[in-house]
Amino acid sequence: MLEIRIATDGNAPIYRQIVEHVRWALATDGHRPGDALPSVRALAEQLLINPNTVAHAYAELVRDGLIEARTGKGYFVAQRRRVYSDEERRRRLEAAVETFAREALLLDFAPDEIRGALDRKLSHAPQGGRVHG
Amino acid sequence: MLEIRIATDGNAPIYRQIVEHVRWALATDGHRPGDALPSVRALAEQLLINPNTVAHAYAELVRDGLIEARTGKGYFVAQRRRVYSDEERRRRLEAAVETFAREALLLDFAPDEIRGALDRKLSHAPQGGRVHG
Amino acid sequence: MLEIRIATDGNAPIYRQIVEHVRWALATDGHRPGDALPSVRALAEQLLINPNTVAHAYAELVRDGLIEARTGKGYFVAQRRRVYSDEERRRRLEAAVETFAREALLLDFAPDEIRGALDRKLSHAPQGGRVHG
Amino acid sequence: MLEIRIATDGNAPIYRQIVEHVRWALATDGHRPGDALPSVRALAEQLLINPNTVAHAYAELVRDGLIEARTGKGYFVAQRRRVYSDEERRRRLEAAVETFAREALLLDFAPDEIRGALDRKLSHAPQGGRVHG
DNA sequence: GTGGTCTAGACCACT
DNA sequence: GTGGTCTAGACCACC
Repeated sequence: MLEIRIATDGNAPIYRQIVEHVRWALATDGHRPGDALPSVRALAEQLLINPNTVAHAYAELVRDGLIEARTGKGYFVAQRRRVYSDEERRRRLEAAVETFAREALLLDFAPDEIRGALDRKLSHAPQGGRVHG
Repeated sequence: MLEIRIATDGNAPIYRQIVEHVRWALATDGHRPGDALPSVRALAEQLLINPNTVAHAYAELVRDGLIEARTGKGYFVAQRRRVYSDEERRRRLEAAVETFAREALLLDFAPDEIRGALDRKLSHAPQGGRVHG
Repeated sequence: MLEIRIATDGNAPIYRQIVEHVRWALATDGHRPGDALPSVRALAEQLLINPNTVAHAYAELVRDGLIEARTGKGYFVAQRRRVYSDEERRRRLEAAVETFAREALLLDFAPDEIRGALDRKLSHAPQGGRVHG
Repeated sequence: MLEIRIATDGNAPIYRQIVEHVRWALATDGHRPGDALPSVRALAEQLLINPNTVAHAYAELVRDGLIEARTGKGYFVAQRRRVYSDEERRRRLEAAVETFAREALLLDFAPDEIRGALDRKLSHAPQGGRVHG
């Protein structure tokens, strides 16, 4: 069900990557309230990480109301779930692009080089999202 | 001279905020090599933080070649020079674009939307001029 | 694993001594990328110093690209790479040779004696291999 | 009498530069016990530095027995002065060359490049000492 | 006054 | 357990 790839090289916390992947899956794929998520132990084994890390991610999703825990049974897609509003998505994109552009400019790259780096990255993005063109 | 405001709400470390503020100021404002920065203690008082935190930030700026320390005198704007190798700059750009693209894709933006956001940001940014022609 | 001895008598800062020891160890001993270093707390206990001092030293090694930090796991030997630009390396060599030559000349050694001392030292030094061919 | 050039760019403390210059001058030039040194104020004006710095340097020379202070009159070359023994000179040269070689090798320079840098420095050494050839 | 180093101890995020 | 950040306060060298 969940296709998650963990990048251990970057600085992105593993638990955050899980949270974002689940959040994205729930927003785009055909999941219905009540559908089961992989168990903490199963996902941990699949990703070769510590179960605590998965539990941490699930706890955050529960707190945000996207999934529910049923003790002894597992985690399930929540009845009334909220995802990012369009406004929130815009806000987050703005913050991310600001951070990126500033860093790249301070590294003394020209705008065209910066655009090129982004193009290369987007052209073979592994996330399976929409592709350019 | 330096107008720095610290945001205590976000999770950005204080010392990082100082670093970014100074980098930004040096890139955009009319600072010349030899100009003095506020002393560690003075800036700490102004920002109501511990002098160690300011020292930490200044140390990072020294390492990146942007400012110089003269013991007993203070910190001063350094001659502009390129400290990092082209490989290292590429590596850092790659890391930054990876972080940005991942965040944007997880927010479910299409590649063209992402490029558009970057273009808008770059068109407003200060050029700053290359260190070497 | 790391045999570090701290000299409390001289005026060399403790954290610098750690930095130099680790650099030396990485250059001469058979350490491979991915190998773990002693944890900050462990090394601090071993050397009977404050963990902050070890952290300071490790942070400098991270900046120079010799080791990497993985939060929650520890510090590890990084892939060997060249972080600084050729200009920066030249600048640092110039600064070092300036300091050395000044000291030697003030000690009233003749140029040939100074060259001889350097030759003797270099003939005993480990080669270490270039990062790039 | 004293030809001193202060380098404010490097990390060498000014007072140390004065100490070494005087020490060297006393060892090599034709100074006799009882000869007067420039007054603290005069030397400070000549070198464009703070009188405290000169006083600091003179104090160290007094402590080491090379010069004497006569209150209200000034500083004078001491009656029975000691300079560095040959053994001490050797020891200091060894320490300096060790520091230099290590730094240069860690910067990934080849031995020939290191020797070349030293040669260039020695060939136009401004200290007026013996010249190569 | 300035910067540089070190200690002690706290709290946080991550695994 | 790990590293990351911050505070408080000390002592030093230098100007």
